[in-house]
Amino acid sequence: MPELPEVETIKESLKQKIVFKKIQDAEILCPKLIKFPEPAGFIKSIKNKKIKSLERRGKYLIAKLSSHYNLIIHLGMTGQLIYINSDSHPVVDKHTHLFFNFDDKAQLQYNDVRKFGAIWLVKDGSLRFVPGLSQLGPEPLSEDFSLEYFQELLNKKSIIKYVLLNQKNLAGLGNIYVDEILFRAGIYPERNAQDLSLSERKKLYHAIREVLREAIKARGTSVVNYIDGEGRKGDFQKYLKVYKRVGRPCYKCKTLIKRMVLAGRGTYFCPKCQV
DNA sequence: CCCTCTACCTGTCAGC
DNA sequence: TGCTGACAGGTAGAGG
Ligand SMILES: [Zn+2]
Repeated sequence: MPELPEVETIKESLKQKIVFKKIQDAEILCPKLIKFPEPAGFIKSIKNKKIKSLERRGKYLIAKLSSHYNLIIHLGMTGQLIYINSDSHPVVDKHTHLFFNFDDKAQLQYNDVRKFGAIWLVKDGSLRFVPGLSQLGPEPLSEDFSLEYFQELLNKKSIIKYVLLNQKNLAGLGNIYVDEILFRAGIYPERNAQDLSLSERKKLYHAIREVLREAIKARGTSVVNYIDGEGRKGDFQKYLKVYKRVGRPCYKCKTLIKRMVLAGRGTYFCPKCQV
């Protein structure tokens, strides 16, 4: 489900609802999703903590809590955060694996069909114990992600799709947006990074930022089951140019979109527009 | 370091 | 109707 634009949308939709609320208690229904600490310690430590802020880094959500605690959530493929306000009756279904009760009787549920998500509760200064988070590359929409930095990333003999998917290079891109970005830049997904010309590198750099900005504006892509914290779907699936469009005509040139497997992932591209 | 493959899970859909 | 296999937004770890 969630790449940078979806996680950003979830963060924004939940922010106004949960920041400044106090967590009265929590219940864990699927312990394997809690990576740290062990379930009993998790429940004990999170009780009576106030949510001070909600942030995003790559595909991770970070809730800063009182007493220097940080609740870190990665949604995996199918994770959802569902906010249920105080006048509705919360319903726990078979894919609800964790929920928090707030002091005003509202509830926040974590649902996840495939259970690839991961949750940590760590104190400030221990964020390095969250494996992927501490190794993330720069945020693609920040100033840290400069053209110069990007040029350096490309000076290796790796397949370009692989470079863009690697979270250590760049935080937040996933399979959908990488395919869409490569289409926009007119680059064949299996090209070698170091073979890209200067103009292709620039085109790619701008495509990354444009596609992400547009996807955030559309509040993300709902392929199967993505919804934000208010249960709303995104709109960006209406604007996808190649992802999941195998056998259908390219919007630019009418050539049929093709699919191949790269880095173990379905990869969609236009054989004529992407060279 | 680079890359590929596998595992982790559950659900859906096409084909027989 | 089954059954089977391919395919799904994710990352991590083993091994070449
Ligand atoms: Zn085309």
